[in-house]
Amino acid sequence: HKLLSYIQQHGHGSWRALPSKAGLQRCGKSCRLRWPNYLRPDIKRGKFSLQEEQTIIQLHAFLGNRWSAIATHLPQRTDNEIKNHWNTHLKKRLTKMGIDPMTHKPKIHDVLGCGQPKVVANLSHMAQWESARLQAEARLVRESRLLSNHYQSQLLNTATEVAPPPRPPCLDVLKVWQGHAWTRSRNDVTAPATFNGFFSPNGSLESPTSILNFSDNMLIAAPSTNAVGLLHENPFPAHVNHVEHSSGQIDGKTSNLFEDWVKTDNSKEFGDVIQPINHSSNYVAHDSLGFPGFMEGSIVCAGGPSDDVGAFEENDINYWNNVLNVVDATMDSPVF
DNA sequence: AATAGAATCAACCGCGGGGCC
DNA sequence: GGGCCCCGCGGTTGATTCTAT
Repeated sequence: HKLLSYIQQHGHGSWRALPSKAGLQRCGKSCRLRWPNYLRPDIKRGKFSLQEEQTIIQLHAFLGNRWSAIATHLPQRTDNEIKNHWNTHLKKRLTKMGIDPMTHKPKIHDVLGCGQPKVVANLSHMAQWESARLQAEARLVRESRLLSNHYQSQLLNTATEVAPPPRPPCLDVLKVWQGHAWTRSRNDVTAPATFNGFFSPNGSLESPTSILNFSDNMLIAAPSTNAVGLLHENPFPAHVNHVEHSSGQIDGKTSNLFEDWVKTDNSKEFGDVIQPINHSSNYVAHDSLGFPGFMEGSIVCAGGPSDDVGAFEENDINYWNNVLNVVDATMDSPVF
């Protein structure tokens, strides 16, 4: 492919000038779109894992249709792919479960009193803040990616030793922002237990969707690796290990909505990702992004084994209660 | 086997933000 | 400050593939 080989050799440079340089008939905009969405070498194809879907749904609850921001946490997936998957799969599943995919509120929550306007407004308000911050982070990631690509092309072209790319600027500023935004809630002992999952085990102050809590050295340590790919390499390495393969049983301690899908009408669909379980392993995905427990509360607290419809609904309620609890707790933050 | 409808996904389009002059 | 250009994002479209009959 002309585009692929050209970008690998020269980098994309100016998208507008690329088609003529690469001898392509398409416009620059089309090339720009095709590269990150289809041709980029670190793109992961195929079905979404349970963890990936879970991440998408939870981030969507905070960010709405900010696909690029959501894609920041699924670095091997494109925003377009995530968007398509949401529209074709996840949206329908949530609807099928009686959950409004736009508000992420179970319809039954109105009955239970969890759908007050205040909560919705808070969710929206927080989403705006978080979205703005994530977009800023995404820009930094893009910058680091460009720097890394530039460095890679230099390696390819010169085959000589080149200084590693400089780290992205301004990370400290955002960290300070994060510190202000999250400190109070973190120290608030009255906050729901689920909220604790938003923070790293080592006590670092991280927002649930932050991508900035990686070691500063990581960018420098492996300059030949795409910075984003490095940062997000296998963010959820144990994403399927908690599912029992041979019997189809779910580990009762970690049952949740998504596993219910596996167990019910989606068992065939997810069959290829179900692998033998390691019962001693920790379910919670301590990913390299530093929000290891982001999904902890909503998953682990979602209830026990559920082989019947009633348990499913209970998990459903617990799941969304946890999401909303997290939001409410966050509203204690000075920022909000 | 043929067909219609549904599902999927790559690509397109328009808009808005940011940088530069 | 205003205009222009480039780029990225999100919504949408349409071609292709899959599934049910």
